[in-house]
Amino acid sequence: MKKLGLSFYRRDNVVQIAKELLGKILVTQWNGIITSGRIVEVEAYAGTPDRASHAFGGRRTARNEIMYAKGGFAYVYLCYGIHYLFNVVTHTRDIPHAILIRALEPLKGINEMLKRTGKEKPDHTLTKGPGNVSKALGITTIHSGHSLLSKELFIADDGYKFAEKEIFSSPRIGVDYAGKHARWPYRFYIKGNPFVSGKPN
DNA sequence: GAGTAGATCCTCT
DNA sequence: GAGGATCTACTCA
Repeated sequence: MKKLGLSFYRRDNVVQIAKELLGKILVTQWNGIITSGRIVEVEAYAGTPDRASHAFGGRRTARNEIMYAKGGFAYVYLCYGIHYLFNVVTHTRDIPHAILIRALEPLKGINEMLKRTGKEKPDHTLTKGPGNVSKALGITTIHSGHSLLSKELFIADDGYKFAEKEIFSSPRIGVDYAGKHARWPYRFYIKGNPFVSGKPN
């Protein structure tokens, strides 16, 4: 299992990177407690031309500043006052590309995830949907701007790959306000995986 | 099974 | 002062 390096994040094709993240392993290690899961659902946010992105039209605020940094950092923000959403920043300085991690298949630290989410036993809702992913892995806005090359937070490759035919795409979720951009097929997921959000697929 | 409302708070206008 | 890259529980059927 090897940690993904800067060369993975600092490429220009955010959609391609999003697809490649499927099957990789997201790991957090806060205070020595490891939790991890295999990525099965992602969404790409393609910078300033993308109306669904926080960086649309070059909007640059204290909250999304990290999106304009070089690839390889985490962008975390609070949504609906309740849920933390975890994104991977890609590409280079001043190009605000990001990839939202929407679902994982839990691997390590499942007991800890249960504790964090207040659930009794593991089921397919544990890391289904971006709000639950952050909750199970203990990610909050204090981790926004954190390096993805650190030992507390990183993405690893254990050699596992989903077959091309298992990977499906669709419009992104919850971005209807974005007009025609809302229909861009920038969501990628593993067909039939129980942790993928939305209706059974 | 499908549809809907409520939670809840930070960020930007 | 409004609204959001969501989730859950509850209703009705």
